[in-house]
Amino acid sequence: MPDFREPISRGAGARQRVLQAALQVLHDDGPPGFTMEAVARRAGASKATLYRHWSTSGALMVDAMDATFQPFPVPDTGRVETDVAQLLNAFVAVLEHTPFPRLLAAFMDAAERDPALAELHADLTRRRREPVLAVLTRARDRGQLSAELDLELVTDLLTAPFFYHRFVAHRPIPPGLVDHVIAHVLATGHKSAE
Amino acid sequence: MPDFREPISRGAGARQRVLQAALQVLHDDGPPGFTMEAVARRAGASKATLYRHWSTSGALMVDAMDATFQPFPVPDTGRVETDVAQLLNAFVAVLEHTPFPRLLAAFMDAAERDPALAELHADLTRRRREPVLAVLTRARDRGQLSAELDLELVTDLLTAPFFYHRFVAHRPIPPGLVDHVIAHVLATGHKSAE
DNA sequence: TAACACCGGTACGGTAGCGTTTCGATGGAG
DNA sequence: CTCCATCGAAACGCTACCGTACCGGTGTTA
Repeated sequence: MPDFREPISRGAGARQRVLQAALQVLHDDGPPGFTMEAVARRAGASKATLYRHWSTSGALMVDAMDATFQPFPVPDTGRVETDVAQLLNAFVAVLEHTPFPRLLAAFMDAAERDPALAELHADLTRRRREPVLAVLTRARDRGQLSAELDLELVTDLLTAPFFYHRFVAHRPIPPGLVDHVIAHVLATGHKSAE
Repeated sequence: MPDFREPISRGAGARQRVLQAALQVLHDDGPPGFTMEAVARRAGASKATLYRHWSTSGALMVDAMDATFQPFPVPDTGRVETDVAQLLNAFVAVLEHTPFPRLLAAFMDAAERDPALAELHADLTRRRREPVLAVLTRARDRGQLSAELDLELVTDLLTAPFFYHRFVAHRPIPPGLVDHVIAHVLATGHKSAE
């Protein structure tokens, strides 16, 4: 019985190399430099190979960005503040010491003009929020947070400032920001503080 | 006595037209389409004219974005919440019903790769924050907010979620978000609530 | 080992932007 | 009215990317 799925070994090898190269090009040269030629060159691949897998550079960008996602493990230290701090500190580290933010900036712009990219970006963001939401939900179930809290809103308030500092204010993230944000945002919802 | 400043009438006319066209091109086509040729075409100007004023497309983008800034008037209704709500609602309207966000997305990406653009962006953001900061400072001086509050942090928490929803989560801004954010963020600092 | 799907390399004509130059028109200043 | 800086238009050679096509080599599979 024939296997109609795409072969794994050979095809996937080139495919992975191309996706990796696509991320590098997007990081180094941004949307203006993101061309099929440039990606093929960087990947040591043929343009024909690229067009075999992706009909447009936009489709390639979607697949490349989709491959970047890696979930943070959900911590459980017993205190909500500590759990959230751990997640946010990890995220700040990614924002400051990895190529991810430059990639994300290019992607945010591209998503403004391509609905497919916007949809993928929305999905990636939803997945990125999950660990924070999980920590908050667990805390609420344990009675550590008020049941009336809108956890989605709290997640917004906890994470948004770091995007804001990095991409909008274009300033380095102050050392104490994580703790200050947590202190202010979680001050309201604490069961013990009511 | 000769006037060594640039003449106003003729020179400034073309200059303004070019800046306007630059914004349109950046909005419609994004960074990849932002070329000297495209801007000149849209402005009905000659490439020579563009190169006379701006040596690179990056320099042109800086001037064009700088021309977009228009400060919000500082409201004074008597209540902090109402003042902030007025500013945030105006901002949400800009995010949802003007070409500004698409422009900003392109600019955020470009700023990742050009320090001059990053510096300008930081400055524009600082100016955009000022009305909110002014409202909060006045409220504190009037004794309506706790003196211990970090007003910069509060401004972050108040404004960041809207950028986040628009550019990161890529979702429409929920109708009640302005009020919910204000309620949660200003709940802590209220003098009357302490 | 033989067949085959996939791959990298190369070349193609076509299009577009680059940065510069030249020219004639135009409109404001003295 | 005259002068002259500025402007729009056009053309220049150059480079880069587009999308497609064909080739010979190579690893996988039967």
